[in-house]
Amino acid sequence: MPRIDTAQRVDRKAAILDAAERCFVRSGFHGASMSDICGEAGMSPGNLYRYFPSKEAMIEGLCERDFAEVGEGFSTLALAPDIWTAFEALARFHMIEEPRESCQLWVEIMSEVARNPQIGTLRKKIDQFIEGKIRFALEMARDRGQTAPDADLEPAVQFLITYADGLMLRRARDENFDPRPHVDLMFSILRSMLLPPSTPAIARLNTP
Amino acid sequence: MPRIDTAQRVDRKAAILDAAERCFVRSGFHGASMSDICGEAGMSPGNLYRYFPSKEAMIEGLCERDFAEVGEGFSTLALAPDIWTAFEALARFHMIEEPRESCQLWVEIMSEVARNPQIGTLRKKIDQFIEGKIRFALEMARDRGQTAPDADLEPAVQFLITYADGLMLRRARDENFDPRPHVDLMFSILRSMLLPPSTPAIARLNTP
DNA sequence: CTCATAAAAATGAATGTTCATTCTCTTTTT
DNA sequence: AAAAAGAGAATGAACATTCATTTTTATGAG
Repeated sequence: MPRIDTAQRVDRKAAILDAAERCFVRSGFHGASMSDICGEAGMSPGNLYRYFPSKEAMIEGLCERDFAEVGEGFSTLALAPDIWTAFEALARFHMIEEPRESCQLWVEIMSEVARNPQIGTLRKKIDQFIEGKIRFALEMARDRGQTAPDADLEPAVQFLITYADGLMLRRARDENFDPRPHVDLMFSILRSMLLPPSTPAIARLNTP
Repeated sequence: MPRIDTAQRVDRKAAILDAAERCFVRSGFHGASMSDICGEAGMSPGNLYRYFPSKEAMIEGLCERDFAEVGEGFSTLALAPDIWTAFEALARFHMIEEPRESCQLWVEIMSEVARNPQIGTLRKKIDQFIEGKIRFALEMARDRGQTAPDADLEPAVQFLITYADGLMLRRARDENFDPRPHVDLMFSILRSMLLPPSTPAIARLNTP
């Protein structure tokens, strides 16, 4: 008499979310049909509904997962020995290594945030979490002498958040957008904000 | 025997787009139904279809109008006597005076861009247009001695585009986001990129 | 001025399709 | 053999669009 295999169930849910993610990127949350998702997941609707009670629940599950993945990268940021290196690695990961589809999903989620209060609440939490982690990381950097001692951190925090969002939006909408020089520019500007004025100014941007 | 009044027809179409815009911001392009739009426009479906042949056409019409409005602001940028003032006015207009709903619509459009080739083509055009106008405005500023003579313009162009997109995305997703200090920060950074190093560095950001 | 008239504007019910979800049944697993 | 996994047809609501019909409006003949 078989009992439910929890681990296998979690894997299956993840695979369904993967399939749903592909559909949502292709057609949007409201443009993709459950039938599309069933096809992509190789699964009948009857069976899919054993894992998620509704389409809404799938969207929320996907947002939750996406937020958790993003949050994870920031959680250990301040612990790294060299914060600049850790920061750059994190930015490179999110903006360059991750496929463009991640950015498209991000923008899709952001446009859903105002419509779905459930997702809105999740968004608020992750935004505050990330902002706090960035602020803490910069404070650590300053305490360790890795920035100018009197560096004003708050503008740098806000700059990073805004600029990263801008890069996500640009990459999502333009298939030819190469994020690499733009990440370099982001850190050039960040350095000019945080390092003593003696250090060389904004580096050049290699525009294609 | 009445003939068609073209001007009145254009007004009517604009009013329909206004109503549609409200619905699309509220529910998204694919979440809003034609019935919603008819209700918002105070118009029966049969009549609405005399002005737009399909929902798709309405979405395209709305994008086209939005792009045209944005483009208009940039078209005369380089002609202004003081480019810094003109730039700041334009940024304040788009980021502060315009309601948050504009930002939400912008994000909605950006997430539609990859799905609808028609809109994708429009997006490419307006992006290139804006980028060209910003570049030209900065060149004019440099020629007039309003920037450092050896200022590297390209990073500044890219910074402005990315940062403005970031502000749009943040304002769209967060109802409590106050764009004003962030626009100030944007121009502080821009000045630090374009003015000689003698001029005072990044201004403080008033965070609430 | 007025009224007949035909074009244009507008209506709202009808249509056919698509969609999310459910239900019944079969297959697999232990 | 019983519980879980899975399939796929069925259901009812919602949707974009169309159609038959009525109302409004501008015009020019009387």
